[in-house]
This record gives sequence, C-alpha cells and structure tokens, in this order.
Amino acid sequence: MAPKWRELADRFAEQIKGGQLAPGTQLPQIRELVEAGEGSKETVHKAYKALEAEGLVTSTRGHGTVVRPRAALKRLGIARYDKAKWRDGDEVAFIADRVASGRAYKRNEQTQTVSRVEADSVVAEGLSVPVGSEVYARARLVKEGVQPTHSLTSYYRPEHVEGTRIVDPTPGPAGRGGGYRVLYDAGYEIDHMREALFARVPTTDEVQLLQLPAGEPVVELHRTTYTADGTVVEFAVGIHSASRFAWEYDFKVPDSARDRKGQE
Amino acid sequence: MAPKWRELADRFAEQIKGGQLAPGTQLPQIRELVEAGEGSKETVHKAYKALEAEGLVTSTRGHGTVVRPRAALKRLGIARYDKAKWRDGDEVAFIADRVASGRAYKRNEQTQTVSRVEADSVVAEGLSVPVGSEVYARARLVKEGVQPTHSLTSYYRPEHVEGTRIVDPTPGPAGRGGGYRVLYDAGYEIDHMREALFARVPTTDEVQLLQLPAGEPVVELHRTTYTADGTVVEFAVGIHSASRFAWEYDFKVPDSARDRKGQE
DNA sequence: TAGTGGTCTAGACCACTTC
DNA sequence: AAGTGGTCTAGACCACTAA
Repeated sequence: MAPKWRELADRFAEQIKGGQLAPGTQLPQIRELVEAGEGSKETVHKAYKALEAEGLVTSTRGHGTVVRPRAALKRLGIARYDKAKWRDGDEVAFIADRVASGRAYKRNEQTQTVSRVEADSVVAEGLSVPVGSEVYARARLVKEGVQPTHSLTSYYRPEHVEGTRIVDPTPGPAGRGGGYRVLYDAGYEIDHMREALFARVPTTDEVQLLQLPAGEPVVELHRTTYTADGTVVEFAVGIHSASRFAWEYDFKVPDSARDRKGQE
Repeated sequence: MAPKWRELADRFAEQIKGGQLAPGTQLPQIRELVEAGEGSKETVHKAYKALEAEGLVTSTRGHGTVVRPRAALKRLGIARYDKAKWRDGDEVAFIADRVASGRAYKRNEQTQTVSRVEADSVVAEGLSVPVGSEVYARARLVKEGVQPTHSLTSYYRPEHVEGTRIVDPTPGPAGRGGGYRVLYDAGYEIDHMREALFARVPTTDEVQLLQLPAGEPVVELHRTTYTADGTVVEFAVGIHSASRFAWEYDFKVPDSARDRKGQE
C-alpha cells in the first residue's frame, strides 16, 4: 500500500494535472489538513514536499503552497548562431534569438567575468589542450528580468584571444557582436559546431546560482565551435534550467553508403 | 543556518564527489548515526533522502544505503539513423548504434505493442493531422539486460502504414529493418528529421515503467521524420532515463545572408 | 529471524513573509 | 503581531531483504 503522504500527494497531483486546481491557486494550509485528519504535520508536509519535487507546486514560508504555472518553453534552434546576427548586425548572437522568437523581452542583464584558469579534464578535451594548461574562461549568468535562466562559460585558447576585447572585459557581452565577432576580427571565422547535451539534477551550488525551484533538473550543454580547418576556437559549457528550454535540431538522414562523409 | 539534515547530507556529498567514498560503499546505518548524536532518526533519514534525490546514493530496505555508481553515458548521434543500417543491412536502426558504439550488448529485449489511438494535441501537431483523428501507435520499451533505458512510441498516419508489417505486429521490432524499412518498402523513403528535446521530472507512471531511481530526471525526445517532399511519415516520442544518455549534434554555422535556406 | 530503511505521531520551536 | 511553512525529537511500528 502506498504511504499516506503519497496518497495525499497523488490526490492533489491529479487535481493539478486535471486543471481543477489552476496555477496560482493556494493549497490548503498544512495545519488545516492536520485538523481534517489527513495525518500529522510531518506527514502532510511530506506530501507537499513531494508535490514540490515533482514541479507541481512551490511552497514559501509565510505565503503558503501554490500551484506552479507551467512556463512556456523557449525553443533553441541553430538559427540563433546565424552569422548575420553577429557579423553584419549589431546584435549579439545569444541575445538575438530572443528577437527572432518574437518574445517580448527587456534587454538581458548579464554578468560577465573573465579569468585565466587551468583546464580541467572536460575543458581540456573540449579545447584539445592538455589538462592543466592555462585557458581563458568567460563566465556569464543570463537572466530574464531578475530570474536567472542559465549560466554559460566559454573557454578559449590563449593564442586565439590574447590582446582582444574578450580578455580585456568591458561591460556587456564582450562588446558589439559578442565573442564570435571578436574571434572573427582576430582572423578566426567560425564554421561548424557540435553540441552535446544531457540532463541531471543540479548541484547545490547551481540551485543557488540559478535560483532553481525544488525538483528542477538542469540540462548541461557542451558546445564546441570550429573554424573551417577544424581548429577549436571556443568550447562552452551551459547549465540551463530545464523547464525553460527545449532544443531543436534538423538534419538529413545520413547515408554512409552514398555520401562518404557519413562516418561521424 | 542550514538545517541539520542538510549539513549532514553535505558532509557525505562532499566525500562521495571527492572520491573518498567509492561507488558501492555502504554509508553508516541510520541507527548508528542516531547513536553518534547526528540527530533523530527522521533527521538522519532526511539527509539520506536528500542524497538519494541528488543521485548520489540509493537506499534499499534490508540492504542499506550505498554510493551509486556513475553510469557511462551512451552518446546518441545522428549516425544511428544511417540508411545503410536499415535499408541495405539486416540490422534495425535503433539497435544498430549499439554496435557502432562498440559496447558489448546482449540482444535487446524490447516489448512492442501496436494500437490504433486518437491523436492528442502533441501527436496531432507532430503528424500534422487534426486532434482526435485516428493514428497508429507503436510503443516499445527498450531495455539493456533487464533494466529499462527508455520508452519509444512511434505514431504513423493510417494511409502510410495500413497493410504493412507495422500494423500486423510480429514479434521483434517490426521485422527486419524496423519501421523505416517498412516505410521504405511502402514507397516512403525517409529523408530528413527534426529532433526536439527537453528535460523534466518523471511522472509516477514513468518512474514505475522505467524503474527510475529516486531523483532521476527524464529527457523527452520528439522526433519527426519526413520524406524528401516534406511529408511527415513518423512522429515519435521517447522518454529516456537521463543519466544514461547524451545527445550530440553537428551542424554548420548558418549564414542567412549567404545561403537562402537559413530561415529555420 | 535479524537487519535495515520507511512511515507516522504529537508537540515544541524556528524562520520567513505580510500587514 | 499574525500567518504559514520548516525543523527536530523520541519512540512506536511497518516493510522489505538476506541469510
């Protein structure tokens, strides 16, 4: 038999998913349910924590437990990297897609810190450099309004960015056109990319930094950017609040028997 | 100040991440920690549940609480759809990538059920049919050994598959070559695809079906497959245990100023 | 049957929010 | 100050696993 707290949680979960409890609705207070004979305070509390972990409600002290609104997913396609956006135009690549998506937005606040760090194993592999060698790290925290949505840290080889605007950080996202524009001006035009992504539960640090609600997973994105000759000029790691993003990719079905590039 | 259970959990989390507590190691029993003055049984229990939710340990009654091994990520690239695998060869596309990845594997057990269902809004949009119209659904549960790794449900328009092996289910994955081979034989050769993916916490049903450990997120994959003329011939929804997979995509940086297809 | 985690209670007290 | 969720305890009892 399912535990008492599970049954209580399931009753509410059903009503929330079914729409009888609309987003923003406040659930009964814990003490009310205790008086109504649903169990002790700890038991009811466990039920509420379960609902929170399932992303259905948020509890705040003094305020109550309310049904969480389901955020609209922002869809990320490769069009957000369009060269036109950062080469010809004035916009910055990773902001521009907000314009393209037609979403009303205030100009993103974005903190940025640049530092010289030793490459750990992930970064070293991403940039094709030895573990422990020095690379430049440009870390940003991107917010929508006051709410952080994701962090993004770009790593560069020193020889590619030494003396550019990237390592001499001005306020804002590496100046006009962003990091790709800087690389372009330095003679490194980006040509192709690889994105790898997977989901996991956040670390406690990430929960703090991104102000994640309880039970929110994160998607970790590894982006490797190459020039036409195959040189890696940027390796970036993004940590995204899972409920805010969806990723989309279009591709041709490979045919290794016909095209001789289908190897991967 | 952080709660007592959080501090206790953090102490263990640090040791696990630092490697002092190797995978498979058993943590002290709850009662031991109670005697050691770490708090009451409920308090220590909360700490252990937190570690479980963070994916660091698994608790089982009668057995104890042990450090969870970190599973190797299976990397999914588009090469798994290679036409050579299902058109020319004998293999089935979604099994073949296991061969390509060089991983030792036993032949996958895979349950399969085919049914005629009414399209919900997601499926309707995926297949470009009206909501509520009848479509074929082919649901599979894919396992590695006895452990489920993901579910995958393909939806087809009736006019594309009526009379084929897909709707006349034989044991195994739609016969030799899988679903794409069947479509190919019926005159629908797949040409390009779109994959969209996002992460979320599983429903209780999914926890059961995929036997997910506590705190494991899922990745939901929406795959749309087109013929050369742009007709949708398959829309598939996959639910993947997050810690077992990573997705990889390679693409050219788009340039809408130069190529006139960069709209997306 | 012994070992180990899981549930439940009643009540005390703490922490944050709103007024 | 009042309202509401969060933590903590001591102890009883339940549920599953392995020998």
